[in-house]
Amino acid sequence: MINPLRGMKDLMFEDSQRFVHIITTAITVAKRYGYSYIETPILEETALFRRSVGDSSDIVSKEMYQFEDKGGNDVCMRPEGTAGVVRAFVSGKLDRQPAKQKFYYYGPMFRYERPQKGRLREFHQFGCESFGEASVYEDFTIITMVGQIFKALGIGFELKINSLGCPECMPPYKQNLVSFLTDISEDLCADCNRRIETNPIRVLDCKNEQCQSLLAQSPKLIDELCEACDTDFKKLTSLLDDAGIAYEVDTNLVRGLDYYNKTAFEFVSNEIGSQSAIAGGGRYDKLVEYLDGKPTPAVGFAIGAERIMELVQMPGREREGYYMGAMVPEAVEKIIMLANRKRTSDKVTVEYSSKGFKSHMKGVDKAHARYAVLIGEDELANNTVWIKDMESKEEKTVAYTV
RNA sequence: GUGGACGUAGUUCAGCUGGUAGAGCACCUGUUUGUGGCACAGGUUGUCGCGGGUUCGAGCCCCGUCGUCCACCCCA
Repeated sequence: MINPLRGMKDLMFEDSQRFVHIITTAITVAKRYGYSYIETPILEETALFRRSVGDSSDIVSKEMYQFEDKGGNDVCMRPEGTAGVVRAFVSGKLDRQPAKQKFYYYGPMFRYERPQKGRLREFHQFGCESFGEASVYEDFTIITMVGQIFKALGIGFELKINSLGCPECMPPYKQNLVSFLTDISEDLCADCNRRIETNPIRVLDCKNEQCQSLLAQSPKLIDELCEACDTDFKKLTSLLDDAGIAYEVDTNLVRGLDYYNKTAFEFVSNEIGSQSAIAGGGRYDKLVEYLDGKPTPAVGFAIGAERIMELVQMPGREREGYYMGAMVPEAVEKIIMLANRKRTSDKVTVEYSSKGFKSHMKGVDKAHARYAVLIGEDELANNTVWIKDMESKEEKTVAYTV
């Protein structure tokens, strides 16, 4: 027996229904905000992710499904969605046009990690990317949208926000941080010491308790933002306050991908194990440029479908459509013809084998059909069908017209 | 990549100190040759993850391997 690869899953029945419900709900909300669908390839040049997600991230340095294709190209399966959308934005020369663009996407992403709860090697994200809008109003709007999607899905969450600054205020802050960290490096864990070199900002969200207690004294970017970033961040918080959206400023919130600046946010749930982030996003004003486009501000987010699968409250399932069956073999083909005709407008479950009344009724329940339609001896003789509405319990026998 | 737990029927699991494999649920049939969800009765299903070893004998012990889950790392 051949099973799916490690960290990859088949989705069916209840699970696939939940999945579809998540995606369709998110699409409905995104459309209300003016987003249109974009589909980009799963396979991209490896360079795309090196330049966008960043070499220093674990995603790129050790988690990519990377290989050489038959044409000798260095390619990899996308580990996240933003890079591809931005690439498409630039490839399509949309950066040369003044129009603002808003795209939503969903689909599989691939990271070669050790699977655990809420973390698969092939997982699915729904995301949105808004291009050309520099206003912090857009940051606020996009956070609101994510909140609405979760609300529509019946999922509770906490919102964490932070500002990552910009090329003006981040570098000097990073210097301050590095010198602070260097002073206390002896007491920091091995990982943090490595991060001081590779990506000092990441030290901030180290989970080691000792590190965290030492970091309480660390300089906070929030206190060292340049005027523009500071104004925007204060605006964002006041907008959230006015909208009645609860949030927590988490100065240690650092997005794992290199391309973020200014607003960073994360939606977390405490109901799903240690992988608590259910959505994440923020502003990435420099990424279009990094990928050879004209400077274009942008904001976006992604929701992890698998992370919220168990949290979603599914709408109650109501009886729907018809179940059709025959109780004498000669009536089977009549049933099939009837069903084909009815299927032009309704959901129909057909039982091909002739069987007893009782087992048909069980079939009706199993199919969760609203109406039972049966042909037995009498009906066959009279060219009629017997119909029962399973909810109202009403029954009738009606003429079957050819 | 590191650490821990676990792989027995479709599923959830039981199986004592090694002695020829069991329960609930599900499924099928019947009670009821035309009124479903309930009840009752009966029935089907296993290379006990895979490979090797110890033993007269292994689901149980040992080694390896694959897989699952959880945690770390990282992230949605």
